[in-house]
Amino acid sequence: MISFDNFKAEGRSPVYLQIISFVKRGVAAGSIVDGDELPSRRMLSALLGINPNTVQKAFAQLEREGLIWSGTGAKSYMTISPKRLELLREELLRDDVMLLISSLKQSGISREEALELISSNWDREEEEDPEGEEL
Amino acid sequence: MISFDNFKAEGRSPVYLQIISFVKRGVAAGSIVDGDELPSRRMLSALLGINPNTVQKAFAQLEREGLIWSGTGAKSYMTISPKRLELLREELLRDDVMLLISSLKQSGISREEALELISSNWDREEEEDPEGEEL
DNA sequence: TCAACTGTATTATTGCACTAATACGCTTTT
DNA sequence: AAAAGCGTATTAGTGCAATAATACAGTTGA
Repeated sequence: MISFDNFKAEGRSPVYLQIISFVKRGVAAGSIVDGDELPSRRMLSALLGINPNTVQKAFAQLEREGLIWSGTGAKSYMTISPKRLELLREELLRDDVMLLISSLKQSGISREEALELISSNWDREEEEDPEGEEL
Repeated sequence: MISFDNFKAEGRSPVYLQIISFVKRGVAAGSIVDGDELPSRRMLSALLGINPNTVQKAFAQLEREGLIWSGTGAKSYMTISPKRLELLREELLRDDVMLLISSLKQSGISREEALELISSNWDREEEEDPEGEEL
């Protein structure tokens, strides 16, 4: 059974997209594998404190993308081919990296400065300050 | 006069937040300096193809944060103290880097792999595929 | 069998980002 | 002074994310 214990909705992105992203990252990281059973829509919505329809929206899209198998009345399972896994990894990493590079470039720093920033901040603890930008 | 030629709204973030971010990044990068004149709400909205109220919402928040001076009937100008500039730089860079690190860690890759990814993708050209994740 | 679950579907409502159309009063320019 | 441009404010409407309350049909386990 796939665990959503580490899932925490945050940021401005719609929750259903965050669920999709959480599952995909789990797949890419190997913590979610082919054949894994998913929690039911109702169970997960209760666990996350959100509406069942929001979970359904996420799962439905994952099913449309071929990562989930669902049937009326039956439990849902992950269906991940090796090729699909490889593509997923590439997509996620590429998106992350390009997003950062785009931001850093806009801030006018060099590649070397960027590398130093990543390296020195890697083991930094997560802090609060969820929104920020005031004053 | 501050140029918004390189501004392009994209992603799921509200447009007014993207405008705020664009201005702040310009300040951090040095392309926007203290005393610079801002385009009028109407001009900019026409240029960006968005509603004047959306620009106003962005400028109003920047004024609340003390980065912009506005007066009824008058043009608007940037007001950036050296200290404010320094704080802004730190904030933006920190946010960018922590965002990426959080994502990459979730994808289960190491610090060394992360550094290699940044380095090898730095000079990569921006591509299309704005949404993605299909199939 | 039958109760308890499952996925799926429908309709209504709320909140927010954004658009749209004005209006008012001030500043600047001629 | 007068026109043009400015910041500011108000009101209304749209689209989407999310909530809420059901309902129905299929699967599963006691």
